Amino acid sequence: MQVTGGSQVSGVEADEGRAGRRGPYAKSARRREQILDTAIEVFAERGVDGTSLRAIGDAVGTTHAALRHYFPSRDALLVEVLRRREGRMLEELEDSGPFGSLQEATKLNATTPGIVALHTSMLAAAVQDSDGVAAEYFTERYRAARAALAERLREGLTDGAARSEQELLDLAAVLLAVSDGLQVQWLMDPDVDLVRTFDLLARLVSPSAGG
Amino acid sequence: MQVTGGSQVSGVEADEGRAGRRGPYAKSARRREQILDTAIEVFAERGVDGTSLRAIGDAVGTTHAALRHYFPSRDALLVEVLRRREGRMLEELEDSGPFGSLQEATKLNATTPGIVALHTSMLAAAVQDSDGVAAEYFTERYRAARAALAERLREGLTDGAARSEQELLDLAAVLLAVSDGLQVQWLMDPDVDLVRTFDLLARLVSPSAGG
DNA sequence: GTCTATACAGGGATAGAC
DNA sequence: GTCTATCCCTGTATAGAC
Repeated sequence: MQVTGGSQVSGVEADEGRAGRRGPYAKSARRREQILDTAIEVFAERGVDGTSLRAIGDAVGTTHAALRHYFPSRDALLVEVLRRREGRMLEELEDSGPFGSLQEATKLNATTPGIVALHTSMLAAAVQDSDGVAAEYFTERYRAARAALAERLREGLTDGAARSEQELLDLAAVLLAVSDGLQVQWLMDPDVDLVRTFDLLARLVSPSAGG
Repeated sequence: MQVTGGSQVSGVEADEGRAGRRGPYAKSARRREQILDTAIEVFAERGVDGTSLRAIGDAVGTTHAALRHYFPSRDALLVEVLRRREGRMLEELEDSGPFGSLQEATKLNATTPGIVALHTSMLAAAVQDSDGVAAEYFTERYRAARAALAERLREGLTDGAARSEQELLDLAAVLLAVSDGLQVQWLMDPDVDLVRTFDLLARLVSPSAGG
């Protein structure tokens, strides 16, 4: 899944913020953007495994060592791609209820398998090294996404059934898990239908009004 | 998640079957078993990333190249570890309804983060290379698991509500997705409670009797 | 500050000797 | 069938030129 509600400003995003300004960091920030854009292209063409620092460096027209002046590690660079993509996705998605937007986001991701591959790959990195950048990113993202989703569920589920704050959070965790999991299952087997299955889930949660 | 119902016999398992026999392949099969056992130990100690072919080779007392006479690739070896683990898990889990057993399996996995890491890592490999051994394994496993779970759901959900075969399959996909996803979220944030959340899900699916 | 050149340790895969 | 020696690739790190 690629939906979150938090809009934390990390050090990195603060750098990006300088891109529009004048001053000593403007050029650097622009270069950073260029590297990220190129990385996205490279790994859309050659897959996650094919996106080595050397491959990105070649595409940008520089060396792999130069990249490390902008990103401390390969994981940091790829996580930044993910973070960026997530931001863009948020803009495209307008509120249509918690289920609708999650469903849309899931569908959108599914049409770009490269992103799902990157997501899964970084998730694996996060699980393996709980201190790394990837773990930091996902931990924060899941937490923010659960909170935001729970909030929208509280507003969206107006069928009268009283739900505790804990239940809403748990439900949010379930929805995120389903979004992640279904994308992968769908990639492996097209018989898994994202829309249909999300609809089923929506009906389970809110028997009267789905959405 | 680590539950399936299918018990397909791959070429590899056929080899394992020879382990107990006499004949030219007996020694080879025993060696295979030894390698797998050692691999499990190594990666329990050193994590997925630390489990290189060289590390396994050292632990076994041979070279990394020698391992390739028993497994065509590192992924193939690790997938075999996963397959093995899954089989053992099936033995430990007795039928306690679809929700109960999934919940138990999920909890069991969560107590051994190494397996979850391996699972996630191989899943990433599967998504990145749809022709590789990992993809083959997960595709078949998900398919079998959905079918088996749907079957148990049909028997377990006796609340009178009529459910189509498609709905049962979709529900199974949801449960597997939740199992996978919650494990990861729990690793990232212990506030996510596997048992509590599964209970919530069980109540949603079957409002009267949770299974 | 930005970058090139280079070195390093480690990875998986492979060819060919026994 | 078994295993040694080797190949090419990876991410990371450092030194020093502009």
